[in-house]
Amino acid sequence: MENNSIKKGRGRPSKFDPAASLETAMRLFWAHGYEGTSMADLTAAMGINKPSLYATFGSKESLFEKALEKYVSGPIAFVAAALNEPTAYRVVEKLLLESAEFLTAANSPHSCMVNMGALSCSKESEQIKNMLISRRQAFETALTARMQQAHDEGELEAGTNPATLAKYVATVHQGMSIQATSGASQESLLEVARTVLAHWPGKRAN
Amino acid sequence: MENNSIKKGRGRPSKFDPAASLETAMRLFWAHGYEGTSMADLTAAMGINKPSLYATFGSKESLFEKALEKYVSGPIAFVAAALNEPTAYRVVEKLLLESAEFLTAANSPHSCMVNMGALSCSKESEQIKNMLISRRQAFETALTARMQQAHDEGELEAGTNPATLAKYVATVHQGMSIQATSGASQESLLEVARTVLAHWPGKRAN
DNA sequence: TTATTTATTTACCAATCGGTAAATAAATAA
DNA sequence: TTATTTATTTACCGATTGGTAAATAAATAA
Repeated sequence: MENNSIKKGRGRPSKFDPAASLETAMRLFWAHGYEGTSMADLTAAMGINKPSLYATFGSKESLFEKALEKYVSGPIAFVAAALNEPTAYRVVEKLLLESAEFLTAANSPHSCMVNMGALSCSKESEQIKNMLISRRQAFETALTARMQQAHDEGELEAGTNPATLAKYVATVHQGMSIQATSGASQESLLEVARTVLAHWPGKRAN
Repeated sequence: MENNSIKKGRGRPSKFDPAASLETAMRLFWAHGYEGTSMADLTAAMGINKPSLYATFGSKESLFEKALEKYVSGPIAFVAAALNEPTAYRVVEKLLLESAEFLTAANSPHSCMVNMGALSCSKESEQIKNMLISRRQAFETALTARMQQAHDEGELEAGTNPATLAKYVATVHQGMSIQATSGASQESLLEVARTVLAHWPGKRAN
């Protein structure tokens, strides 16, 4: 598609592509977080003026929300998809190995928008912070359910607590985000992931 | 000491205690990070005016630096101290169990200033971000050396890479900070720590 | 008492924050 | 051509950012 001329609207045509602008916003928020990215940064990167941005996306908060939605269903869609792997081991394998690659990919911020978008922030941004906390908790809840299922199917060693196992994996996953932001190499993060897998308390494959 | 009247100086006496103000700054930065804490927040919490703060601490950056120094040598002194434990297992045991308690202690921010002080921030604060990255890397380097020593002393299973093991532990440690900020309970973080210890690749005690 | 020293308070600085009113430009409908 | 619709640009809003100049208050030294 060249431009967003659907139905060749009535008034003056848009000069910019909202989808491309949202992509730009996603990458800026991804790299610098909510408070670390200003509306001026955003409009400058998009090549548009502030009124255009506000007319299309409403506010900084709603722009972040839409950028987050795009991020979750795009770059890190593999995270939710990992839950569909046939065994608990495979779930964690896919989650951690692909995360190691994702977090250190060339041409992408070495960061995770969900984990780092608003960790420590001013009181004014607590709503955004809580929104990201909810996202992380929702994933951990889903991961717990997946571990519970594996437990019920006899995949895990006796005495393994599914909720603890899920929180342990989520903790490593979040720690890997900090490692990537701090400059850790892809190979070193892959080795961290392999360390988790090497001590896996249950069946390895299926 | 009642006040900072050393040598009962010449001019008008100070109305505030710089040590107490630094404590206040440490706790605010600890809770809200570098960019999440404004100079106005700081002076309000200290009960003083901005010129007094600038006269005593120079700039926001240098105040953060001094607050960080106090934080490292005070609340989280146990982290460096853990390296002195007699075995690698004990080192990690102390590090992770005490961190779980520290990160969820009552009357303290459920956060870690070194890990979260400036994770994703604007370009203007990159110097602070890099300062914290250096702190984390210095600890990981020391932890690697400690694991190497344990390896040389035959404590670790054959095939265990000391650097990988140290990065794995550091990753879990950093992940626990995000968990705590997100509301994880003390018991759940202790269980994460115990999960790491339960799969420890080497001798358990000494 | 007077001068000097130091720390205070008050008032302000330019720059930036998120956000918007008003004017203008470019399209279609009549 | 003229009216209407929509998106643009320009210019601005009050609040806040980190930081400071100038005036004032409280102590000691002379």
